[in-house]
Amino acid sequence: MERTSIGDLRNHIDQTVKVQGWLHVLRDQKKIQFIVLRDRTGQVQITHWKPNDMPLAEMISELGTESALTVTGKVVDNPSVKLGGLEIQLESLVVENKAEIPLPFEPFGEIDNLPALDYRLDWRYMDLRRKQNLLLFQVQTTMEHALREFWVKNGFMEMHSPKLMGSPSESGAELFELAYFETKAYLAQSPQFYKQMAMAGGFEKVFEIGPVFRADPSFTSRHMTEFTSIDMEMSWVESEEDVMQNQEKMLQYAYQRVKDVHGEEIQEVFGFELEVPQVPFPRLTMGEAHALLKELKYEMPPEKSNDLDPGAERAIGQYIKEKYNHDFVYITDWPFAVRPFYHMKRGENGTRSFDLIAGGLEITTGAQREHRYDVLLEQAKEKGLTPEGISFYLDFFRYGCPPHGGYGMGLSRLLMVMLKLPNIRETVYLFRGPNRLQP
RNA sequence: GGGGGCGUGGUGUAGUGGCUAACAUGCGGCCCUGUCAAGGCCGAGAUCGCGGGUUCGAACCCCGUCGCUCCCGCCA
Repeated sequence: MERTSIGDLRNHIDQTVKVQGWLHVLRDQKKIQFIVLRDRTGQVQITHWKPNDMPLAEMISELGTESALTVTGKVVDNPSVKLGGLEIQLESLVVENKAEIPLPFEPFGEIDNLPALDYRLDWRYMDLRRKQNLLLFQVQTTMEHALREFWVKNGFMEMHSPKLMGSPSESGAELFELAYFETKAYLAQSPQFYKQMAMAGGFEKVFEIGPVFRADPSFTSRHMTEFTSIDMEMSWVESEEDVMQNQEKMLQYAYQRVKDVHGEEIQEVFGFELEVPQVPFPRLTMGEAHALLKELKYEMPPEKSNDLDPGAERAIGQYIKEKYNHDFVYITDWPFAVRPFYHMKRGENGTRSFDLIAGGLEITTGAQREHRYDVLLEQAKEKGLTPEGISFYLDFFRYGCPPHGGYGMGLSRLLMVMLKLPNIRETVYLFRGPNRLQP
């Protein structure tokens, strides 16, 4: 017999069906047992009149909640059943995998009794059964799908760059080093160089959604040592403005799709209405941002006069929310002093670069890149890099590389902001941090 | 790497110098009932992270240590 989804049972009244799922609740009475079975699509009450099969009844009585079961029975309409107005009259029950008793914690217990996040991460697969997490990863799937759809519609090609690198790139710090046969290798901290290579390679527009690795011992609610980066790079741009316009339209597209598909359930499970952002997003230059912070009485440490700290980002995000009712804001015109060497300069000290702040959290850095070999070489030297170490990269710009720009965006940070969750560790399938390599 | 906070039954909390360490949830047993957040009664389960110290007396105060957590730095 084919499996019927619990959410689809209404279409099977008076039929005998097979359902499979987890034992959600067992109400075991003297003459009758009520089993609430749960699958991804919903819950259903299964009724067993014990005298019909006492040995089966005794076996059911022993079952621990969350056991994985296959059940067959007849679906009957019954308006007095609060759970969907129908029930299944039990005919057979197979225990596919019993749940040990007791459970490490109650995934469906009262929210106030939910264990601390770290303990739930130890039992992540149990935690994932909660509807919040199920929805979270359904949203992620829908969102990623929408991003790819947007890009493909707009002529982008998907790429997969290597995560093993032969030499430290970019900063040289914060890299994981590993043994590689007779030599050493490094885990990629970004696909930056390789997506730029695709520009030199004539692909014109590319994107990649893939893992990156950062060896930062960061203990915050928004950092991971391994995370999924959403990267894009496009050629023939006139400035970073082209990149921002593409990104804001893409985010609007993705938000709209998520709202269309999951808006109701987000309202139900997370308790708010997902807002699709208006374009263009508000924009502030770094100068304007600092003027605003002064107005908001947010004190920046003097040594960060040309930068923003997380508190400043939160303050700006809150102001933009109150003033424009917008969750996103671009901060543009960052000083070269706080940007990597490959960002194109604007004037002597500025750059054609931007950050995207969402819900007060930095989720993107982007820029028009420096594509002129001589200028790039100078900028690398200015940052104290030895050209020999990155010669493979500098070579990309020797034989006709178009002007280009792009950005990197953290998938889990975006999800965290979208669903208003406080900690990135619960917006990623499995968290990796300085003290967390398992499960 | 720097700073703050927290560690009490399986889980979540209360208790901040003098109790047999409390409550909720879960677990076990019994009773009741076509139940549905089921209900009622009973029970098991914690040497209060670990080590040292102060005190007549420490879950509680002090020192150390470990773990977790948040913030800063760094970034996405």
